[in-house]
Amino acid sequence: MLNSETGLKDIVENPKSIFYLLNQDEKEELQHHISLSQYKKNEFIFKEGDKPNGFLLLVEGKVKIFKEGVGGREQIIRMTKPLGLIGYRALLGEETHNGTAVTLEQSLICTVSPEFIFNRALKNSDFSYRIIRKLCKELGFSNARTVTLTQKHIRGRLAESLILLKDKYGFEHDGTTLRAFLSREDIANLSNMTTSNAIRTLSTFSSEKVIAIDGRKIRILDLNRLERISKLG
Amino acid sequence: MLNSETGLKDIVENPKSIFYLLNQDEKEELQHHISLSQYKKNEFIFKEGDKPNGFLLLVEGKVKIFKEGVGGREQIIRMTKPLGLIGYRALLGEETHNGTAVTLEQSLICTVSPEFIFNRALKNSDFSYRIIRKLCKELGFSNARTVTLTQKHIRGRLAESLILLKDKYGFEHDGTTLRAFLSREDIANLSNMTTSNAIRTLSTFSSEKVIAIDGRKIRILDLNRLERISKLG
DNA sequence: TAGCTTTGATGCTATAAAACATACATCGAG
DNA sequence: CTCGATGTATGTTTTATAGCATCAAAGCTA
Repeated sequence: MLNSETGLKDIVENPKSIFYLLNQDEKEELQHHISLSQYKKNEFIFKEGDKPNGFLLLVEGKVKIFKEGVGGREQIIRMTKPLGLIGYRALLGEETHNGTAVTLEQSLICTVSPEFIFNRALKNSDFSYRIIRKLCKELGFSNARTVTLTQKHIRGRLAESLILLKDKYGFEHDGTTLRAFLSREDIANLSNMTTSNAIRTLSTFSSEKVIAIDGRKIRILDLNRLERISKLG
Repeated sequence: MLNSETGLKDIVENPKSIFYLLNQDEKEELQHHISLSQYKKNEFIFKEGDKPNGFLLLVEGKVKIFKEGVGGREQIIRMTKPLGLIGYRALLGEETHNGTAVTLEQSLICTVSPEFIFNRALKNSDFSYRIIRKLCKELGFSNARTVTLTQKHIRGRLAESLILLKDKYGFEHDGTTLRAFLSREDIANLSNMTTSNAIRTLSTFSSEKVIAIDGRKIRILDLNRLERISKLG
């Protein structure tokens, strides 16, 4: 069971939370518009085409968002960590979800009612502007990703994905082990390649001592080298 | 010389303009914060890495925004038509430009001062929300594009690009000729392929009577077929 | 524990698309 | 008009990577 007490506090008290800069009144009202839900590993939160039914904030856990492409091949377009938003693009843009969200591990998700978001939060220009900045950053990321995923070669794409995982989830206490334990298939779907090629290329990196593999544990041994591989394409 | 009179009116009077829903006061103040500039064909508006110096609205003309990837290969990530915004992501996200903007034909661009945008426009929650919706739509587009550009085959990618040009710029009076005259290189850069392959595949489409080519004029003869090619990958 | 399913590893083959080469057409500058 | 530059066209070669097949290991379930 995940700890919902500390999580709930974080939603309004942690500066990294989108709700941090609501005023006291708004924060109090927010409490009446949220609900929490537990998700097990590999559970669907929403699917491509669904109508969004709330503003979702990940309190604990990890979530991947992917789109299905040609022949059902999935491309992971985003990964979320605690205090990150899920599916807000569809809600705010008044569209249906254009990706599917699935938990990568047991997760706790806070749902805020659309009414609160539209009628109160968005009337607060600090909140609105924070949303705008968030969207701008994500759009920049998405554009950059379009280019790298289309232009880099397999090694470059995989290296970039590993760096991305490092930046998003950081390392374990040892300072080298990625704090994310994805299946080879997920790594492949993140990097726009087949599972075979993800496995193969991870092995190559390992034999080149750039990383070390122990099942799903990946240790980054030579970050500089990895960054060079990523830049090179 | 482009007509700046009608263009300037459109900025506040055309419902499609982002400034349409400013109130009367704001619209008047806006007038003191804008300037117009003419650009010739193939002129740079800003480059990747530049600091944004205003909120740009295309009044007349066409503009492409591209990112440089591996080995200088460019990927066009966006095309703009009149009343569209240029480079607003960087300004609002307080980042540097992550793409380069170049005119495809003689263009007229309206620059709004950042002060007006930040101190007045964004205080208007209708305006903010319109920006949010715009960003959401563009992010959805970018995510979708990431998947199609990585997964579809050449034919599918080119077909998609042609449909994209049709949706954005429409047809000439004959109802079939695309109202956009790009070089083969630009078409290639839009579709993530080499120029040779763009030329080759356009020829194939032409011999299949899906399109007709006359220099840079492209006529879409069989839109259904083109859509099928695009969907199929 | 045995049997089944899923995941990971690796070799081989097929193929889409890049890279390269060459030629022709068009266009603007001198 | 001529010349070089640029854009378009098309054939050939090379290569990266998908696709497939097989096998081993690990994880589940009965």
